[in-house]
Amino acid sequence: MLSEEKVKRYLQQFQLTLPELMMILDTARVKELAADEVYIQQGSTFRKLAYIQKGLVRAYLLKENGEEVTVLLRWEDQFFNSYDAVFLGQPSRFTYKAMEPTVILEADYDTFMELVNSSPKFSKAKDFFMTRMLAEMLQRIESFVLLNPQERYQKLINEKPDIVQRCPDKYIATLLGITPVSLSRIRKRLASKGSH
Amino acid sequence: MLSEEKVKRYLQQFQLTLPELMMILDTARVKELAADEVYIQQGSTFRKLAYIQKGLVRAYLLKENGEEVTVLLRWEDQFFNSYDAVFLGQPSRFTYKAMEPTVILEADYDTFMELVNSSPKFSKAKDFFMTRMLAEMLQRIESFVLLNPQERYQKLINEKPDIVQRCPDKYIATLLGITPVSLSRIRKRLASKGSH
DNA sequence: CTCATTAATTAACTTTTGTTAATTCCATTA
DNA sequence: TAATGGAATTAACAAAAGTTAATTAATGAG
Repeated sequence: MLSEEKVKRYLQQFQLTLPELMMILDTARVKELAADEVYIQQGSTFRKLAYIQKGLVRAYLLKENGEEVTVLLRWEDQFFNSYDAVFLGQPSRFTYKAMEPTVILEADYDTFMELVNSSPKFSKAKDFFMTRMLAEMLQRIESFVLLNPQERYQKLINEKPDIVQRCPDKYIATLLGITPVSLSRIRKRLASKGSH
Repeated sequence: MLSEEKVKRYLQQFQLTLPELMMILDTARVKELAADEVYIQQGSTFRKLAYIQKGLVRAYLLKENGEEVTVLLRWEDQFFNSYDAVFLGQPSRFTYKAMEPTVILEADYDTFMELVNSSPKFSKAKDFFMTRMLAEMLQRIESFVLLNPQERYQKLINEKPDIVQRCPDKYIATLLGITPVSLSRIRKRLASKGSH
């Protein structure tokens, strides 16, 4: 299920013993998603915490004009949760959908938090988790404030080169805050610059 | 120091008793900043947690070309911390500076977290705090993905109308991910549209 | 009150993006 | 293999943003 290497990494990162990790994992269950299968439907109030073992998940919402806008892309070894339900206590405005065959380890957020609050040892792990989320979000905000669309695209393919093979450009475009047409032009500009 | 009304609000929000709140406040101290006074210098490794009682704080960084970019604006009744030091364990890339006479309630982040981890009661309060930060950051990310510069500006003055009197436009511009010249044009467009 | 400084606006021009639509490319299936 | 449908690219044009510099407005110090 989890590779030995990954288990080791998590024990170290979260500062947990193997039995403690097992207690956490016991609250979770594996969910397999086919490509294009919806994981969390818009409107859902489920409070879920998810770890992606394999695959790619896209969170998107519909603008008034009916256009889909990608708010989040998460891939293997990353965590995510149903933001609206967990953070804002409201029905999810987003739909979370697998972009390819995906294996998720999911837990009920409240059950998980209860366990995690039961011991200072777990509490530390939770801190680590939330802090990491905050750091990631801050970096995303920074990329919008500091970089132009082209630089944001370069940053993304730098951090996750295979994303372009795995995710249609139109979803990447809206994730970067631009239109698919504009992303296509950026790719063209980069290709011509890179070659000469 | 804190108005009775605010104390009540926090006791309710954080689900704490008055003595518990007092324990937390005992780890904090008041810091008064003059207009333009630096609160946290770029490069600082202090891990600070701050609550603004009164005033306005701007976090900014310098791009390679020497330009200042505003990453964050926080005002009265808001929390913030030294992000890099706290989230990433690295020296702050940002400078935090008061924009006007400001009163801050500050705590050492680690001392605060220690206290807060000492009891499940506090732990809940910490959760509330971190969750609220995450929600705010997510909403900021959404505004970049969903809105164009003009809409982002309108959203900001909607949420905090007096920000335009209290903060020079050039700082607001970079906060929104645009240039001061562009913000000036947006203001002009809005003025002409609003009048007819 | 005047001068000096900084912010904001405007102008002129270039670059980029948005928008809409047509075209090409690619993968899937009949 | 041909047909189909969606994604990506391209085109053409309008709108917006970046850049640099000049001008105007506002602020604060002397």
